[in-house]
Amino acid sequence: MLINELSKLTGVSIHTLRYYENYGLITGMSDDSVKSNNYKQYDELVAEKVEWIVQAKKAGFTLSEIKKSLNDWFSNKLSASEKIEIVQNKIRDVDTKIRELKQVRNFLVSSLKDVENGDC
Amino acid sequence: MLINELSKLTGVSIHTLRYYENYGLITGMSDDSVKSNNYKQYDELVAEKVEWIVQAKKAGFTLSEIKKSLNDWFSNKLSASEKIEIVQNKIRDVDTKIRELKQVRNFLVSSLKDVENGDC
DNA sequence: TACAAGTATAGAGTATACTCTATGGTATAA
DNA sequence: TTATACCATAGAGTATACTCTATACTTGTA
Repeated sequence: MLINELSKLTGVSIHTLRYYENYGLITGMSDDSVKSNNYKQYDELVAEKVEWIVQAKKAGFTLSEIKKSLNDWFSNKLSASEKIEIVQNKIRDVDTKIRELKQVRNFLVSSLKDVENGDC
Repeated sequence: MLINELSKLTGVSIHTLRYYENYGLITGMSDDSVKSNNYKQYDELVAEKVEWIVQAKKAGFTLSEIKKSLNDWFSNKLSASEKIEIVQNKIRDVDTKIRELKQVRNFLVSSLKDVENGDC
């Protein structure tokens, strides 16, 4: 698919997709058999990557962190045990973020109780 | 306390505290009875605000969002029911973020299982 | 064949949140 | 009184992550 379709499929703007490509997060392939242009083709794998980028950003990871994970993950240079370690580390990162959010939530709930009891 | 002590107490740099003060998140009080300087005093309430800013930032809220909540919260212009609504909204925001993180976590766990089963 | 719409690269501009530098005044111990 | 360790304001610089503009080529439809 062309960049326009990738954009529609993922909900990420063409500008941002190009930014991600420059940044090294995704890569489109120019079809060498076509001489008249160098339009880039993006496959399902790229779409998956983009969706993962969107999720990871929601989780509060920076593009730099995401780049490292994506490259490690799709490099095919890692053994199964190395991949397992990477994913386990990511899960720990996410768990930390969830714990922090729960702290914030507890604080909010206790504030709510204070207000309800007229304590402030 | 002076800014130096506030910084040590909260672990937030003096530069950043001044940035927060300019941004309108916190306010120090110059003691008018002291004519020789205009050093600003920060009390326990300010320290609490700073700690709340740090937590809220971890939760992924922007300074703009945090400013609004802090100002609403400490304005004393709100009724109890208005405060309850604000906190309930914040709790919903945090719950949304937690849900998103759990989605990411589930994706990671399923990736982990794939690797463990040799499916990729 | 004209032209709207899509593609490419390069680079400028923007928003957020710091982070640092310059400059100058103040406090306090040796 | 002098050194150094604070304090203040103003403004410049930086990193991240876009977002937009300029320019030029390509494709597909009327």
